[in-house]
Amino acid sequence: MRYSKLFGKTSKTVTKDAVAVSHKLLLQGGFIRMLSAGRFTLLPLGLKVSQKIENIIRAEVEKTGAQELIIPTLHPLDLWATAKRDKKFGSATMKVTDRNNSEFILGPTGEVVMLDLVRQLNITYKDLPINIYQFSQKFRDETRATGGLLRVKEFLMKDAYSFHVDEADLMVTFNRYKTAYKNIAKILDLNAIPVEADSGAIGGNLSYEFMVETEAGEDTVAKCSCGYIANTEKATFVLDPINLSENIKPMEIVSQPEWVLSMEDNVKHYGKDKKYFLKNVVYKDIDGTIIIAVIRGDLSVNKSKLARVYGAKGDLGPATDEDLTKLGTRPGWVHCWGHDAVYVGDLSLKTVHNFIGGQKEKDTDSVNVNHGRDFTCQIEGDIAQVEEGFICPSCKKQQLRLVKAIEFGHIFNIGYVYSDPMNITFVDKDGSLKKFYMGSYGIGIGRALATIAETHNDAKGIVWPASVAPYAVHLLVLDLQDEAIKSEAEKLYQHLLDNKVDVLYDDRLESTAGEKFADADLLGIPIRLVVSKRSLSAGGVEIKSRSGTEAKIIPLDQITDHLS
RNA sequence: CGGGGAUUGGCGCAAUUGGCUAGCGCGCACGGUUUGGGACCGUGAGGUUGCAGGUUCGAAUCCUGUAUCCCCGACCA
Repeated sequence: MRYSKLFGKTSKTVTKDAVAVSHKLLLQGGFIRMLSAGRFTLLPLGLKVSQKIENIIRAEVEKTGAQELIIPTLHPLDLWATAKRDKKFGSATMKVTDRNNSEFILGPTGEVVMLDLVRQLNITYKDLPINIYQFSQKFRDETRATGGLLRVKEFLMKDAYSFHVDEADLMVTFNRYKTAYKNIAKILDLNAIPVEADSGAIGGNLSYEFMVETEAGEDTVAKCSCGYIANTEKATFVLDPINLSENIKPMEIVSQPEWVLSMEDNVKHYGKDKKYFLKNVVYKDIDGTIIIAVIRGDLSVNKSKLARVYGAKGDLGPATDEDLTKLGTRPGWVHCWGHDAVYVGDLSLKTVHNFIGGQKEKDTDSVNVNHGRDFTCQIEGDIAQVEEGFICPSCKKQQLRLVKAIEFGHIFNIGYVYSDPMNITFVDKDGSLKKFYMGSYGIGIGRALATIAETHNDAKGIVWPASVAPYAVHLLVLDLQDEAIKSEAEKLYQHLLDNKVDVLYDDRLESTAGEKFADADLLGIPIRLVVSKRSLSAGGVEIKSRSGTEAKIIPLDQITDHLS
């Protein structure tokens, strides 16, 4: 490719809106352009990288036995309703209607349509397992797109789905994908660590996210030097008893000034640490159910963990003051018992005797409140947010560290989450109908691309791994006013093309040497060749790797030997 | 969706106690001098100041509304 003909230019300046390094560099290098928030054009250079990533993923995914196909982008809303997943994705789904006013959603993920497809093919146990995948554009109306390609509203995703007789059969495929994802990450030169995660809107009970540690990451994972690592949406920690040796005292209602509302107020009023207080946090499910999460005062509620323990039907939202009024209470006055709501208690309630709080009115409060005696919750489980320095649940000794990471891929053991409500079955050995046991596996291509750029760059630009670089070789020619040099460069370019070298040829007439070098560094192609007066008089062409500092001269007729 | 900020040629910015023909740099086009790390000189093109309405002799500047974008929090490949 001749640079002079390449559609898309580099630029020296970049919008101040670009904060992430990958966003800046991809814009500057002419890889991407933004159309609107979270919607990006891949320019020819960006598309080249994207396609290389796509082909790497395709090759590795095929090794799991998966077959590629493609389903439509628009999914009938009714079909999603049968899976009872239409509400799970909630406001992230984009809806469109056709001329008959039929409603469709722009596919945010493919489980429902894939399952419907499997139904049409009249599957029996002999056909299982089934392992199918596609590359397709996904639409998610994210509330906040950010970081350039790191989180967008429209993106190319490799999504794979597998169908099994049972969980044991799924695990075989699941583990193959785990291996495939590790291999993909390795080829892309990404240090992606499988991390236990929350399954979120996709559903299911076991899932692994492949996390790449970087400051630009939007996820936080808790890790321990013993090897334990988990998304904070899932991470647990050791809960030490606080004062269980203390005798349980009779509960009392005491008077308390009206201004004591928040945890800080309580600490100030009673002069005791936050951990001796009860904290109530009120949430609302999409069906309007009010959930009161009860937790030890020094801990916070993790919404994902709460949603899982409670079995939420959709996104949990914060309760409004209006909701509290309906319960007959107000902010700061919520009781640990007695309200018409579902109480979900954290395990930390069992670590303290004689809690302060639990009941609060205008000028009274309760003290010596004990879980089990004075109140219990309908549902109890681990809903606490892990914090930096908490003790690792695995080795039970060391402190957890919290680090930022990008979710590069995600594999889900989703079981019957979709096949159950949709009632989609196969004929088993004994002639009975059984529901499919499912898995699903996703990688966002654009995010992978941005993650590579985010982790492979220096002060001058991107340093692409050879596996995904838009071109293998960047050929620069200087001193173009000299016809002899020009013709040597043209000859070399043609020679490289003839030898099937994937080469970008900077043949620009007016550009200065500095400009060409700067652009080459910015674009980050692994090998740079320079043909110039200096190189020719030194006996050939100069070769330098993007990541190295040393350049050397190679005779022109030996160049292809150095490129293999 | 809550809180904060922004919107002026392709890009980065300036000009607001309301006042001249909206200015600068980059980039772009043309001519010339250059040619190993984003060179220089000259000439030139390019803007109904996000949009709609209002106040005023006069609006980029003030008021009202609205759209879009970014950042910080609650969500995901």
